[in-house]
Amino acid sequence: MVTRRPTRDDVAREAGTSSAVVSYVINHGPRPVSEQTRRKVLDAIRRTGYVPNNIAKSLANGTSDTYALLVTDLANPFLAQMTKALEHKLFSLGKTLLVGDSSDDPSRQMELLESFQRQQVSGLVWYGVDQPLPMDALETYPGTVVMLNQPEGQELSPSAGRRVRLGLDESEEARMATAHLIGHGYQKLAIIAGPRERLNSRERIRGWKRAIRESGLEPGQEIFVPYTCQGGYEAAELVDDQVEAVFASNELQAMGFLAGMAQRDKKVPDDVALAAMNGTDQSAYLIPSLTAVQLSEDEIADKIAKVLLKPDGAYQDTGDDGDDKPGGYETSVAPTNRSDAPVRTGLGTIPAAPQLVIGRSCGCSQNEV
Amino acid sequence: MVTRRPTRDDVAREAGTSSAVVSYVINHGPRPVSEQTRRKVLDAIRRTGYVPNNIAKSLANGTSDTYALLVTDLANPFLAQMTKALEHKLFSLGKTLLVGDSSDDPSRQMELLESFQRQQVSGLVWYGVDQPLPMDALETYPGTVVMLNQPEGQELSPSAGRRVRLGLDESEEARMATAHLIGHGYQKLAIIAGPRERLNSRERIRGWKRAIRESGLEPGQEIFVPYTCQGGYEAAELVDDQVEAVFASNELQAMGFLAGMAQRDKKVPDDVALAAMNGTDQSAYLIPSLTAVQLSEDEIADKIAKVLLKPDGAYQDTGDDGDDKPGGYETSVAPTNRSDAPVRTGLGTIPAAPQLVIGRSCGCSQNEV
DNA sequence: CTGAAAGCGCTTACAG
DNA sequence: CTGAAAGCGCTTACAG
Repeated sequence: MVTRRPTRDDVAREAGTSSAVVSYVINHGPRPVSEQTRRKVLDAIRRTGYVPNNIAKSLANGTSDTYALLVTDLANPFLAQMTKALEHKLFSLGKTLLVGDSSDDPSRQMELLESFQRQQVSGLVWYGVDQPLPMDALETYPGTVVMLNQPEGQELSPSAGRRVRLGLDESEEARMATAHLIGHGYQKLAIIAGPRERLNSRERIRGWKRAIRESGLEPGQEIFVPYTCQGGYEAAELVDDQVEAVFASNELQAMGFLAGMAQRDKKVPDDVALAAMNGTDQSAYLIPSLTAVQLSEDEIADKIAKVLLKPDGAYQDTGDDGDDKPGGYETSVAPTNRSDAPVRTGLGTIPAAPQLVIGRSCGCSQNEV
Repeated sequence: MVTRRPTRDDVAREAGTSSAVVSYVINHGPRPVSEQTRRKVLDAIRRTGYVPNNIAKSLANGTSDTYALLVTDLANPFLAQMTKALEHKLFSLGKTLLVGDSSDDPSRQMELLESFQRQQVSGLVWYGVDQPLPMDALETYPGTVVMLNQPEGQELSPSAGRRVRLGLDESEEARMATAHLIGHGYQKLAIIAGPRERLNSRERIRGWKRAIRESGLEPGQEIFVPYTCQGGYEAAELVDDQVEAVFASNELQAMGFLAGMAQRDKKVPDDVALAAMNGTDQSAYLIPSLTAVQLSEDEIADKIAKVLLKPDGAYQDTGDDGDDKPGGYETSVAPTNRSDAPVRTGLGTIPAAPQLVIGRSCGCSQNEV
């Protein structure tokens, strides 16, 4: 009785066949196996309690079935939801998920990137620190890369990553939320942004400004605080008295802002209205419930998985939408015959379909939830 | 110019040495390398852009440096924090983390368990669905196992998992929070428990009851709802009018309960006081701020890592505490000489040091935050 | 201090 | 339909 875990050879011996056959049975191919032998093998597997060694399999195949998710903060509800959704999706496909939390530290992010590379992940989903975006690293990264955020001015060279994809449009989400506030008639608008030096702070400011300009108004106060509850709480102290409505760059900030306002006996939305982006299921349970642009994490996870697993990394929306946005993706690619060589640049956008979920924080429906 | 990723052999060729030497350099052993050769190798690594293949390394070593975390809900703030803390800790040790979200589904949990086993994880951290606890699976699981929760009546057979550890004492956390409420003078106490059939719901009920009995009071209403915001929200409808104080089994429930009370124009703590367990950084930003028993995720992660990485899986607290609880762990083990064979059962408890963090929801300090 | 070679547990042409 | 054997990229005794 050996104490070490049984290998494929043990199973083969037990079944009285070769180990190749065991492989064929386990993998349903690539060679056929007679029903009788198959049964013997299956039986031997059960008797030995054999569990395949995926490490060895990966080495032999030259490709692993694990993927990596690298985000800035696993404790951020939106990213936590995203992680959960992606884990579920990958699990349903028999894949496994490695996670990394960069905590907004660029060097940590780089180390994580390399660590995943050493682990031979087949693909990477990235929500990044953006100080100097490690574009070169991402462009040359082995395997498919899906970038969830990608600030303006940090475009990928189309030549480079033939497997790189772009993702969410954060400025558009900011615009949507802000436009809704403006629809209420508020004129003096402030933004709770992230740290001043971060590019994705500016990205959201950009969307906020766009909404304001489109309505002929003037942008108001910009408050730079961390993307945390504490940041939002501080923003409540910093916000000018004449501000009528505030856009928060994420749910944690909104949460902290609400707490800060309550602490100062200010009413939301009566004294100041509030809307945010990247809301989650929790938004409905804040006090007052939070109006926020939300993304469907499950939907995004589905789309990510589609890109990640497609062998050539090409993204194609199988949905029915096609012209919801001007100047769409894939437009520059002529309809070449599919049977051709994969001469695509591979760049593409995953449309994310942000949706405004109404709560009471903006001043809508004072009556019901 | 080859397009495939460079291997150790490529580096060796480039450096004009054998591949063994490259290994020695990379791994700082196990054989010494002359400074000169070392430099040549390092140079070759840089020139080729070589990144070691950890998959191959794992296969050769027979042990991987990835660990798995399996929880019931990654979107639960406490578990999200736990995930983050563990990721950080493992990263600092050069290890990598696989995550699984069972979503309280026992069969999903089992599949995840096997999937991790196929990935050859060196250890598993488990916060589990507990319907029928898969004790056998956990006891025979290859590698070290750390169980974060472990309901009463589901003890491990001491003979079995010589590498299995027990974790948090959830009933004690429930007791602490409830005892604090009682200290305020509340007499009619309700509990927002998890789903009726789950063992860890009962675990928390047990602690809640203990606190009540210890004060000579009678347990009051038990409300069974999911461990979610929605669950807590529903609890606000279900709670009896005469209840003076409520203990919530987790932060999400507390959050939902607060929203539900606000919706019904009931004041917390004036109409009903509230305290919870497994609070997080978010607790301070609820309205009113939540009094909750909290665990230090970082501290727990440190301890977990200690167990996970210790070769023989033995747990030893290096801290200065030793007799904070009666009938401690490791007591049955006579002080055998360390140089002996590892004849230990391996069972042990990681003390988690729950701490009560005071907010305003319980009725303390109505003045300040 | 350095190198040739076997072995980790799989997969998969290739030959029966 | 089945099996012997090479190969995936490492590690590490074992000889020099």
